[in-house]
Formats: sequence, C-alpha cells, structure tokens
Amino acid sequence: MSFTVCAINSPSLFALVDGNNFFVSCERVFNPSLNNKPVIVLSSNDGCAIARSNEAKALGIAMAAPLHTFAHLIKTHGIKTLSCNFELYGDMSNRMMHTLQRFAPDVDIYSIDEAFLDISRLNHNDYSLFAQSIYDTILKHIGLPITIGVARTKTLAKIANRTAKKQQKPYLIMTAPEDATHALQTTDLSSVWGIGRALAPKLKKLGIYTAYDLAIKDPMWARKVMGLSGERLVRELQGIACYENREETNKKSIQVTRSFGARLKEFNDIAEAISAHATRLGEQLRQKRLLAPALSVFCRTSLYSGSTPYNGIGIIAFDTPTNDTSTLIKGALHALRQAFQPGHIYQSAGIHALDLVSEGAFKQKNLFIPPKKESETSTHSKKLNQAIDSLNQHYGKNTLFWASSGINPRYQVRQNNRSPRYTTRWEELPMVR
DNA sequence: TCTGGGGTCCTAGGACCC
DNA sequence: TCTGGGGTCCTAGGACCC
Repeated sequence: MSFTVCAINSPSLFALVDGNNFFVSCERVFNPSLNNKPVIVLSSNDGCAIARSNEAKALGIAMAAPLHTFAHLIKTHGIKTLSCNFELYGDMSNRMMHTLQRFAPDVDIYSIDEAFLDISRLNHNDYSLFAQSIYDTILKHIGLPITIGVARTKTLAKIANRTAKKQQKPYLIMTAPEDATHALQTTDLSSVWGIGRALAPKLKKLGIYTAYDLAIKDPMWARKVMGLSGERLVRELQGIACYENREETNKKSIQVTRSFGARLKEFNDIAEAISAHATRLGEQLRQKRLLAPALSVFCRTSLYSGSTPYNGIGIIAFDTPTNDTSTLIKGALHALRQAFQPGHIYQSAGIHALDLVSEGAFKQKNLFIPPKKESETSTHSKKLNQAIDSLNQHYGKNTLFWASSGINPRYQVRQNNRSPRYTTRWEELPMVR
C-alpha cells in the first residue's frame, strides 16, 4: 500500500494517553481488594455499566449494559458493582493530566481519561523509552495503569492505542506509515474514531470492512460519501494530520441532566429537581466565568415504559446573560411550566445552557433596565453567590442550598454502593490502620 | 425494580436581503 | 403577462465522541 506522508521537514506526531478502564482503576487505587476481580462501575441511579474491568469484559458485559441484563452474573461470578463517584474520578483525572504536562508542552485533554500529547517537535530518539517513562510515572505517582499510542495523526494514535490494549502492552509506536498497515488491517471499521452507528453499515455496504479498506480510499471519494469529516478521516488514516491539538477555549454549552431516583408525576417534585440542576449550572458557570443568555429545560418520560414517550421542552431567554443562581432557578422553573404536562410519569429532567458568553467579553448592558438598579442587584447577588460557593467548596457540596431544591427531595438519585470521595473530602480521607 | 450524562462539529434548509 | 439568482446568516437535527 502506498501512504502519502505529510511534509518531510515537519511531520506531526501525537501520543494518545488513555486510562485503562479508568473509573475501575480509580476505585482500585484506594481499594486493592478489587484487583484481579470483575468490577463494574454503574451510571447514576445504578442503572447501567459505564466502566468494566478486564475481568468483567471477559464475562461478556457490554458497555452501557443495563444492570438487570447481567444481574444473574453478579452472584455467580462475584462481580463487584460500584455506584459512580465522579468527584473521585474527576480529581484523579486532574492529577493525571497535570503529570502528563511534564512530558509535552502541548497537552490536549480530550476526555476525563484521555489526552493527546503533541510531540511533533520533541525529537526523541527512542519513542519506546519515552512512552515507557510516561507509563511508569503515571503508575507510580497516581497509581493508574494507562496505554499509550504514538502515531503521525490523532486518528492513527487512537488505533495504535487500541491495538496496544488488545495486545495488553503499555504502548505501541506507529511512527512510520508501514508500521500502521497491520494495525489498520486488524481494526474493524466500526472501531475507527469517527465511524459510528450510521456510517459503519453504510460503508460496509460499499465493501469497506476494516480501517485499512478506508485508508486506501481517495479522500475526495470520502468527501462525497461522508462529507467533510469523512475526507479528513481518510487523510488522517493516510498519515496526514488534519486535527491539531485544540486551543483551550471556553465551553459553548453546559447541561445538567439526571434521571430521577423514582418515577415522578407531580410538578413540584420535578421543580425541585430542576431547581437543583439550575443551582449546579450556576456553580459551573461561575467557576468558568461564563454567562448563559438563555436556558432550555426538558422533562421526559421513560423510553422503555411501553407507552409513547413524552418529552416536554421549555425555553427562557434572560434580559441579560447571567450566572446568578437565583435568576437561573426562576428562569428554569418558568421554562419548566412550558415543558410540564400533567398526567405523565416522568423519568428524567434536565437543563441546558447554550451560546455561553464569557464574563469578561460581555459588557453590553440591557437598554431597558436603569443602570443604577441593575448594578445594585447584580453586586448583591454576586456577593451572595460567592459566599455560597465558598462555603460549599470548603465544607462540601450542598452545605448551603436553595430551599426550592427541596429538603428531602424525591428526585434524589439512588447510589447504593458509592466509594468514599477519598481525595476531595477531609471526612472521607482513606485511613491507614 | 431496573436502561447515564455531558459534550462538539457539520449540514441542510429556511429566512432574509439585494 | 411577466415572477431571478446569488449570497449570508441562523437554526434544528443528526452524527459523532467519551
């Protein structure tokens, strides 16, 4: 096969670092009795599997499999099931990403457990040594096992990483195009980064079954069949980088969505959930110094109940973009009144803020609010939010909360077996006896 | 009893303008 | 009686990711 390599004087090179079974590995750091056992971390409400140890994968438990579909295996194989503990995983992720920054100046954090290191200009002689040293450091300092894939493009680095995992190696170096051939031939099309549910069957009908089959296509053909992203994908598979590391940019949207711990019918119960979501949204907006110009709110019934699902949506636009919790709650409840219809059995509700603007960039004032009044109220609410945020940061989430979120709310998620938040709560610090 | 939650990017089509 | 064509912007929805 003939690959076109990109410009010879500055070939790109990426290392994809990916935590192995990340959530399970985070749990094992603090609970070694989980080692070598089938372990599953469940989604909120303990609904389905969102992380599986290798032992659990070997039992045939699929990603996102609902708990009840493998309940019979739990007893017979002694599977440990844990409720998710995102406070712990988020903190472990921060530590891992921070450590990775020692190895490359440009780290693109792609998800909670993955980062692309742009190592184009590092000129290492031996990338195996480099990868091994990353592996050793993360294992020693953070306690997490990782896998590293090194290749000319992000898409190939993904494939290198996946292939290394399959071979149970800590890393795979795929710097020369010919190194990639075998990995591409043994990677199923549907495992390629960017090929999902819709494209895989479409391409298979056209006789493309592996990553290799796609890599030898003409990029312009791919453009016609799959659009711009298809063209880029084929080029990436051919070793021509189309995706650089991303600049750190502001988030464009934030959503807070939860399934309820029980099915809910009453407006007031759902209003409490939405109020709690709006509070969380406010915290996140303020932390990132962002403002929401508008919100959409939804409440929906279960997709699996048998009856026709209902999904109500309501929208509220604010006079001026805001991150004030009290304003967000009022607006969200107003929007919920549009979304809610009596008579349904609701399963989840959420709130979604789009088109976020940064606090600094937003100077424009609303024409219809007298400047003095506006600034007084906004200074007052700013101080209140700051006070609540700092109390909650210091003493733990929900030390102070808004009464509209309910004292003993019925929406509360079920978490029957959540591990302690070892690294972020003083009172949950691991004890050495 | 029981089926997650949080993101980004691209595209097609409509509205609108000249 | 005749009723263009091209451009931009916005939005909803689809597809993808973890």
